[in-house]
Amino acid sequence: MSVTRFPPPVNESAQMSKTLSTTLLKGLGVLSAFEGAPVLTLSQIADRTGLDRSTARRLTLTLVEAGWARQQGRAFSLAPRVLRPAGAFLQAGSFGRAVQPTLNAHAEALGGEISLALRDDTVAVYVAHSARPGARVSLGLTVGSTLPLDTTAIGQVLQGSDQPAQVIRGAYEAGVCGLAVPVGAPHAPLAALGTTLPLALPDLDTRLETALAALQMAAADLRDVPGLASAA
Amino acid sequence: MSVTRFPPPVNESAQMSKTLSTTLLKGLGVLSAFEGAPVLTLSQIADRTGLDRSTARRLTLTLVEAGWARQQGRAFSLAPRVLRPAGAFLQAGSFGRAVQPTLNAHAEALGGEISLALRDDTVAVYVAHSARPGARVSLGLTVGSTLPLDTTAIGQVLQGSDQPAQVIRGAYEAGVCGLAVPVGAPHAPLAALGTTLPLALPDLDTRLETALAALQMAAADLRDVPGLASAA
DNA sequence: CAACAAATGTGCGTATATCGCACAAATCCA
DNA sequence: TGGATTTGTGCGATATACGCACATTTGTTG
Repeated sequence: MSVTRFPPPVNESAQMSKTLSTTLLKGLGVLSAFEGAPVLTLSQIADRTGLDRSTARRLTLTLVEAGWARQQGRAFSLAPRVLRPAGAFLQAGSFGRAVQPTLNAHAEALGGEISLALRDDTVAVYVAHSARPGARVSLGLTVGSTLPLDTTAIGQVLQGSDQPAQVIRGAYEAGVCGLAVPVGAPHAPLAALGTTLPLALPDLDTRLETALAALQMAAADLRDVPGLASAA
Repeated sequence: MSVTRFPPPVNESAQMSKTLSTTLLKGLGVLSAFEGAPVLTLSQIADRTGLDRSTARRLTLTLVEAGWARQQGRAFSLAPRVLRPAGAFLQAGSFGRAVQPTLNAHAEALGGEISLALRDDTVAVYVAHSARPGARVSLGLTVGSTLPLDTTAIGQVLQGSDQPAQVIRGAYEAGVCGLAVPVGAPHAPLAALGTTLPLALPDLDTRLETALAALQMAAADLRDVPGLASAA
């Protein structure tokens, strides 16, 4: 049935500016088709991208040749190669050297996990997680995971909500509430820091207070990280 | 299809096979140019990719238009968009839901950090880290960071070294030794698990023993993770 | 500050890479 | 087994991408 088409507009009709490469656009569309379905056949790729099967085939085989995708029979999937641009991006933002240690330090103080997300168009993209061994792994979020902007605390903060912080109770994931603060100016945040707390906690309000304070301290620390400003 | 074609699909060294898209290949080249230099001008991109400046411009602007790159004046850099294919890849391999908790658990038992890497062509690519707060962040490695195959323990294991494990003392990073084991068959590993220990430890040999045991237990656990086999 | 050098932005004619049809093979179902 | 669906591929027409050449901006040096 109708699955959301992926390269929404590889604009056929609209005047493609003379300076843009339609072929590259389509190729990126093929790459994007794997967001939401880990393994695809050529026909499925053609469907999702709206490309002719023949075109989808040529572009997909090109991705395989370049090492960005894998082919196993008729099944295509992404290759580890796609991690490298991500690594380059993270390197540029000092995420490994500066951001991660900061998150870890504050997560320990907070007694919970902290996540950092950037906005990408219409979604929030996870960039880093503090790592507390034994922490509940709710949704299995990883670097590059996306979340909706509207129904998550971290998403609302990224939209530039006027509030200095956002608390959403059970909207995205049942049984927990999300708490998030902006990094940088609240109306035009560079990024957002978030954490979650079980709704069942007896002293929830108190915990929210302390978590909020911890997040805001972390946000203050992150503002000075070189590269983060340009990454966001 | 059954008709044997005369020019066997020999890899075209000089001539581009008719089924490959040269434009997409060039566009991916532009993306790759940012691995190793976070911010580039159009001329630098043209230099690094070997493309005509005009072509580099068109392709780069296309990446910007598609949201994969950012432009600030004459400076171009990657956008958070590049994290999303990485996220899709990690999702497919169950890295968030299954691999990460496994690493965390064993890292706690080990008392050190554990990293998981996959091979991508001529390099090792970091895919996941256990997260121990307070752990020394030596090189600021992130998801997507690359390491050479030859001079690292994890790289040698990925090359299918005959040894069940590899220990490299101070080759890649001074003052520490790297220890790695394969996930899956040693001669054709799916992935590699690694850790590092300071060379200065008084009881280094003992620590290596216990670390090795921990890594091998972790490797055993990972072998059954669904999706990992196809990801590697 | 002027004059030069280097880097950058852009238009355009041409070659050709890309498109997508149409047909052939293979695969799947009942 | 037969037909229906999915998949693989050759080929001509045409839109696409190329890269030169020129115009413009930036920066360097005497």
